[in-house]
Amino acid sequence: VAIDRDLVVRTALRLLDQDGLDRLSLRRLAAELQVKAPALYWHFESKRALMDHMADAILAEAVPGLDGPADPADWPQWLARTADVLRARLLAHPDGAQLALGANLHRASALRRFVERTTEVLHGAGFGLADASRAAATFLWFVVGRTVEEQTLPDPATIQRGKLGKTGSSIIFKAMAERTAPDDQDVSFRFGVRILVAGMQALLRETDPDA
Amino acid sequence: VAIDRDLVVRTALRLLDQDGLDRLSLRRLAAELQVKAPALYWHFESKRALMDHMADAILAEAVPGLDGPADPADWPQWLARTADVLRARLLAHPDGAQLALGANLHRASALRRFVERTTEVLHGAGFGLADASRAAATFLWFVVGRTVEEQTLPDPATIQRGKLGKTGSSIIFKAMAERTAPDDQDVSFRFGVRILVAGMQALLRETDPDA
DNA sequence: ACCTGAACACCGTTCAAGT
DNA sequence: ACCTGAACACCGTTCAAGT
Repeated sequence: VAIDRDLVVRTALRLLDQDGLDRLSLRRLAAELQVKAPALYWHFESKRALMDHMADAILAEAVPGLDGPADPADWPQWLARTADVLRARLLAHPDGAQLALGANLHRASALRRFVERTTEVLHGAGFGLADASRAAATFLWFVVGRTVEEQTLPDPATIQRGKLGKTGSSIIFKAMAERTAPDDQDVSFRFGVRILVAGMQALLRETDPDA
Repeated sequence: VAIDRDLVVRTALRLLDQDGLDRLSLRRLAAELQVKAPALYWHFESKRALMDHMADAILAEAVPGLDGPADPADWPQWLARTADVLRARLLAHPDGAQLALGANLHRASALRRFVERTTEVLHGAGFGLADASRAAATFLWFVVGRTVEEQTLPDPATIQRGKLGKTGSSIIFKAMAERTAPDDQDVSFRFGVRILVAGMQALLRETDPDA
C-alpha cells in the first residue's frame, strides 16, 4: 500500500471535511494512511507544504474555467463571476478559505493562477501593471478574507442573541436586525464585490476618461 | 507579586514584541510572570481570550481619536485617515494584524469601536443601516487583512529573487519589477483604500444622485 | 526509495488540592 | 481569591536505522 502525494492530499481533504482544520494533525493523517507520522516528511517538507497542496487541490478544478473575458471591456462581469467561483470553491470544504489564506503562492499554483489572471484582466482593463497587481491583490484578498470570516462565523442564529446580545445598544445590533435574510452572506459578499468593482471603474475613469 | 489581567496582557505584548506570535505560549508567558501556566486560567478563560485582550490593548490607544468627521460629507477623508491609523497600530507589534484578525469583537472592544464608528459614519454618508454595516465590514476587513499580508510577507528583498524567481515568466514577476519603491507597501495599501472609497462613492451616487 | 522507532522539545487545558 | 502539582491528550519535526 504505497502512498504518494496525491493520496496524502486526498486523504487530508477527507479528514478536513470530517473534522475541520484544527483537528487535522500529521499524526492523525498518518494513522488514516496506515503509516507513521515521519513518513509524511518523505512526501512533504512540512505541514505547511501539505496544506498548500490541499489549497491547490481545492482550487484546481476552478482553474480551467479561468480564461479572461472575451471582450476586455467586460472585465467587471468577469470579476464578479470569478469572485463567486472562488468563493464557492473555498466554501466547498470546511476552513477552505483559511487554508488558502495562509498558502504560499509558489506551492499553491492554482491560487497563483487566480492572481495572475486577475492581474492580466485588470491590466487589459486599463490599469498599469503595478496598479493592476495591487488591485488584483486587493480583490482576491477580499474574496478569500471575506470567506474566512463567513466560514469562521459562530453560526447563523447564535450571533443575534449570543454574542451581540451584550452589545445590544450598539449600531451593530441595529444593523444586524436588518440583515436577517437567510442569504445575507451572499448578499453581503456581492455588495463587497460591487464596491470593489465600482471603485476600480472610478479610478480608471480618473486617469483614462474615455474608458 | 500578585498578577492581574493587565499585567498579564502587558507581559504578553512584551513577549510578542520579542519573539512573535507563534512563540507565545501560555507556559512561556507564565514563566515570565513567575507563575505556573494554569494560573493564567484564573484570569482568562482561554488563550484566545487572552489574545483578544492583547488585540484590544493594541488598538485601545487609537480609540479616543475615533470621533467621526465634523461634517458627515467628509466621510471619505475620515475613512482614509482611519485606515491609516488602524494599520499603524497593527504594525506597531509583530503579528498585530493576525491578532486582530481572529479577535472576537465582543472581547476586543476597541476593534468593535472601529466597526461601530465606521458603520455610523457610512450610515451618515447615506447608506442604509444594513449596507453601512456591510461596507464597514468590507472596509475594516480590508485594512486588517491587507496588514496581515504585509506583516506576514517573507521580507522585502527575498520576494523578488527567492520565491518569484521560479514564477519569472508570469505577469506577477513583471508587475513586481514595477513595484520596487521602498514605500510600495504604503502606496499599495492606500491604493486599496482608494478603490474602496471610490466604490462606496459610486454606489451612493447610484441610489442617491444628489450626494 | 520509502518508511519506522525513538526521541526532542514542546503545546492548551482540566481539576483536585493547597494557601 | 489566587495559585500549584500532576496529569491528560496531544503537537511538529529530526534523524539514525531498517527494508
